[in-house]
Amino acid sequence: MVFPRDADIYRESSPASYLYKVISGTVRTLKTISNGRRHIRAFYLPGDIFGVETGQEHAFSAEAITDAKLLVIERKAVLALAARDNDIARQLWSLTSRELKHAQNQALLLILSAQERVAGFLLEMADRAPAGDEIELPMPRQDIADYLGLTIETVSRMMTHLEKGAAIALPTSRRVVLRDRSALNRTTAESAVPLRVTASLGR
Amino acid sequence: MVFPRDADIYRESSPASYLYKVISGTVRTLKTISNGRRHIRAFYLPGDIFGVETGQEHAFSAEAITDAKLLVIERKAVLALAARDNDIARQLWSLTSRELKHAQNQALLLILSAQERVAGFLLEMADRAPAGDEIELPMPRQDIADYLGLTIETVSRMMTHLEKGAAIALPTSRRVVLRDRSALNRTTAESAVPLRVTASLGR
DNA sequence: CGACGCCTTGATAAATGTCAAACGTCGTGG
DNA sequence: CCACGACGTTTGACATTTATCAAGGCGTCG
Repeated sequence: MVFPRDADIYRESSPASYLYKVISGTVRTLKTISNGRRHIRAFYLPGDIFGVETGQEHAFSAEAITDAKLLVIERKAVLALAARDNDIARQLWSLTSRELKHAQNQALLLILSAQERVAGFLLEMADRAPAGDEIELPMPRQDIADYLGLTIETVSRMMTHLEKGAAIALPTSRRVVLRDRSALNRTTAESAVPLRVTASLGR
Repeated sequence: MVFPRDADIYRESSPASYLYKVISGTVRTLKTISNGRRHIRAFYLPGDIFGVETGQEHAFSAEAITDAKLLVIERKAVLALAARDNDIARQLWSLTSRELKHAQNQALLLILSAQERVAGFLLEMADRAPAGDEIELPMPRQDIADYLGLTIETVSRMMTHLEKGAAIALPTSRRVVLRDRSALNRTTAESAVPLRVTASLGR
């Protein structure tokens, strides 16, 4: 199935009838909070599977960030298969485990400082992207902000900040080159002091 | 097995050899970040099972918050059972699903304001506690702070604030009575404005 | 009674959000 | 082909929230 940019794939609390595999494009899953705030749970890139739920209903919505081609499988059929085939069952379990790992990692990011969150996000995207140190961000800043629990302005400032600190380069706003992974890792793990110093010296 | 207050049950990146069920007491699972910061992932109360991992090693540590009596089961034995018995396998999957739901909920809490996080935490604890509207918090403020990604002072202030807004009562620092669940829910979902107004009028 | 641990409160600093404006890029129409 | 407009992004000034540092209160256990 093909979804155009910004199209709904499914909505929060609709019945979870299908599993989806991304063939091309990017998908976001999210929850909408009362005041129009959004919480983005995850981004799915080509090869990723999403739509695995803990209950009968979707706990969040899914939307296409770019035009996306998806492989759609009936959930019921997969569950029926799993009931007979242990191996399928184990694969389903492993999908849930992957989601769990991701959710735990997101929670970990969310207790860090703004700069640490952005650095962590870039490292995460780099690990998933094909090329080594150059990544193409398929999502707008607003999506990154809602994923990290920050505002779009703060995300933008931290990007600039990391660039000034020589940890990354930004050929365009959507393209990021990791220039110094250890600096990013340091940023993620420790306090922001080291990069700060570099940045202010560079001014 | 019995663990005294503050004892280690297992450490981060040790082999995950056992599953644990809480008989009595409370357990916390956590990760230590570089600067001595802690990230608490979850609290386990009597009846809860923990130690289910996504890999071969524990991704975080477990510690007894109070003296705790635990039922310990060899992981290998359970996995062997699961390989033959579909029902056991499904129960393991469902444990992972529960962890997933919890991690997603924690991530959701972490993007909210300090007051919303504390209100959400109290509602979560109330749902899990036996009695209806009165809860006994088994953990110190520091643990709540590390769970919510806040400082101990901010947690304390928000408690006081909720008390002044008549959403809760605090007979002692560890005992919380939910006086107005809808106010807490409103706090969690919407902006903090309504309670603010009440609180400042009450001064 | 005194000491200790935990919690609360206050004053101030730092980080992040908000509001506003400018910038750049890209696609469209003249 | 160039100009314009729309959109996403960056930057700046300022407001608000939360952290930090410091002190005081409270309860518990010796």
